[in-house]
Amino acid sequence: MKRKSTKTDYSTKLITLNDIAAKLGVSTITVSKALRGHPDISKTTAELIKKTADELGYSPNFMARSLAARKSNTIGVVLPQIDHHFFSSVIDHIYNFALDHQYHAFLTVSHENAELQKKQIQSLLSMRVDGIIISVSQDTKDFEIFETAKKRRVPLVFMDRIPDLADCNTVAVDDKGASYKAIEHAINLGYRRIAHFAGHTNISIGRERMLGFHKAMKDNGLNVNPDWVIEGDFDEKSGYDSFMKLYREKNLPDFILAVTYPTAIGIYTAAQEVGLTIPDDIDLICFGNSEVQNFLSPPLSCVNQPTDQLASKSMNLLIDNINNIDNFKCKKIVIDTELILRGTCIKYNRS
Amino acid sequence: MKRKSTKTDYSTKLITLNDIAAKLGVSTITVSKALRGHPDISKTTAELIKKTADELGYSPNFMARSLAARKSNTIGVVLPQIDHHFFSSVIDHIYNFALDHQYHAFLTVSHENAELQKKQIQSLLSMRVDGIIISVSQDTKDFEIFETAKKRRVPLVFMDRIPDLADCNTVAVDDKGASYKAIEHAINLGYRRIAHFAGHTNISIGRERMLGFHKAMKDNGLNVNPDWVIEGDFDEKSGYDSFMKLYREKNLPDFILAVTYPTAIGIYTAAQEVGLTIPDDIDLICFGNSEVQNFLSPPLSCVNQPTDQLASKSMNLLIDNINNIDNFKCKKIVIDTELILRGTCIKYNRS
DNA sequence: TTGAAAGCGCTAACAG
DNA sequence: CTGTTAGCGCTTTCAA
Repeated sequence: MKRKSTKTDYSTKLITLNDIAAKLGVSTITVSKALRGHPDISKTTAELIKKTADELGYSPNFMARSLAARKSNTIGVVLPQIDHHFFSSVIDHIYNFALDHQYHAFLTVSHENAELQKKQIQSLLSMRVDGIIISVSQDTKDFEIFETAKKRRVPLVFMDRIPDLADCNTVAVDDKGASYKAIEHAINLGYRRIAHFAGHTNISIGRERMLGFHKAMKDNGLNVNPDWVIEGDFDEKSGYDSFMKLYREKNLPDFILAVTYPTAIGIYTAAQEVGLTIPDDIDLICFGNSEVQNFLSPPLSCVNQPTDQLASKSMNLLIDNINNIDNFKCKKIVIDTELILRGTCIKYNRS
Repeated sequence: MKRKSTKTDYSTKLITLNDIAAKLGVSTITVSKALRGHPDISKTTAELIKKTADELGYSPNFMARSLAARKSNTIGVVLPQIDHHFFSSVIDHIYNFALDHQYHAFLTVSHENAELQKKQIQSLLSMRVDGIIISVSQDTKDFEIFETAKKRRVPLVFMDRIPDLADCNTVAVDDKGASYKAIEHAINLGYRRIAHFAGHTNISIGRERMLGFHKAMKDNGLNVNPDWVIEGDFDEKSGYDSFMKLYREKNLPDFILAVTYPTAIGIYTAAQEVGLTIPDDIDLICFGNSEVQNFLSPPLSCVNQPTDQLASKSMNLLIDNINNIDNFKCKKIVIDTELILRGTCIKYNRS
């Protein structure tokens, strides 16, 4: 009586559990359990049911399943950009990880816009994602939405770009240490006149990289020339402009630590334009690894940020938190980096 | 009697339409309608309901909504890669478009693996996406899953990489014409010894680009040297290897049409390695535009593939099909391309 | 081992 | 303008 019993048209109709159940003369629940491999059901029945489901072209309704189970097995990912090697590589690894762990991942791109980011998080909450991995947009100032998620018992993991927020899960590269390592390496090669083309220091990575730079200089008894520390965006133009500024002022350093790979590209271009050779006239290293660096001339050395680890550790942490939602203690995971040396930052250019 | 009437705990509980309705002493439907801006509801009631919903921190349950409405307002996107400028740029535009049109977009990356691609499409069907945009993986041979989607009344749009399938929606760049245009330009500059470092011709873009190359040569009375037409992957290594092969054979052409931007990068690297100068010793142009090309030396000219148009036209077509599911006539949309000339392919290198 | 009852949160269709 | 009825397709108790 309750079940709709119009005649069944298998041609275009979507097959449901009921259809299978009806055809086999068993109950919906039996089918549901069989298809999910629930131990309740006998081998033979289960086999039969699976076979029939296949034949009928059954495809479980994710919406209905999530609604009933009160779990979507979906995580949300919020990134500031996607058309950028670092982030596209991270999301790639997240997808892979999710696939291996029967999760879906729903990606959202905030375009460095906190307003949009907020809407997207709301959207993800509406979709009842089980948790969220987020790399915050540059201009994030209001943390309320993060609190909201927490209140709704949707765990968050902040990845790479971390807001100043107590009591949250974070996974990030040891940016400060990496900066330190790179500068120390340069100093060991013999460089003294060292610059840092930095990013904005109001976001964690910019700040940390800056701190590591200063510490390495200080620890090695070198003074920082303030003209040589230039804050900018994280892009090509910024690297180009900073270089040109110093060139015009006839105040070029011997070595530059570039805050990102695009910044370094900008430096390459500028150097080429004014007829200076890398690494002989001016040497550099940057943050962030990408295939293309091998094909620059000379191949660009860098501080590797292992995107695979960022992805997998974030996912593990998040899933861990999802599965222990009640008394979970936040974790801060720091990932070690290493230098990848290619054609720059391998010898002293004044020897 | 039907409604659960345990006492309400607003602290962590997720607010539902019922909670709002109960609090206000109206029915669930009234709230539902009010929140969706349905014209049925009076201004005053609607205002009150919206206000209350806000106060309670109501967030609509997307799953329940989709289930009941039998429409998810979500489209699926299947791409072969994401860590690649072309695709990340396309998806970026798709996200933007979706946002502007109250759609969600669910991205899936097949990693050029047809098996995985099939699973992902099944997954998307399970999620009851309203339609799918797909750029097929290189090794796609079995089209059955596409038929399945169609049978389930989930419209498909094939973008950029098109399978040999009758009666389907497609959106693609005019690859053949673009090839033709590029070669013709080179010929007009004065080049005669022209090579094509091609991709696999079993996928549409590889094939079309190859066809355009041959046609342009023929139309201009030039013979194609078979040694100079090399099929390979679409990546750096392929460009590098092809170049080196010809170099070793002392059989280098004057001009190369590279099937992708990474292929061109491989050529740059190889040329540099053997001490040949671009564009003076050997000149080239490639398919695909990317910011980085401005920063190569010399800046690399290309055939632009407008990712924004690919995205928006695909979305428009798909949404159009979704809204007219019953008697929709498939469309084939071709997007015109133009050359972006920078530091290569702008003068004859033997003059 | 199987199934009946109940409901996840929401909406379409109709009635008042 | 508002509400009633009836589900969307599935799963979790709990009873048989």
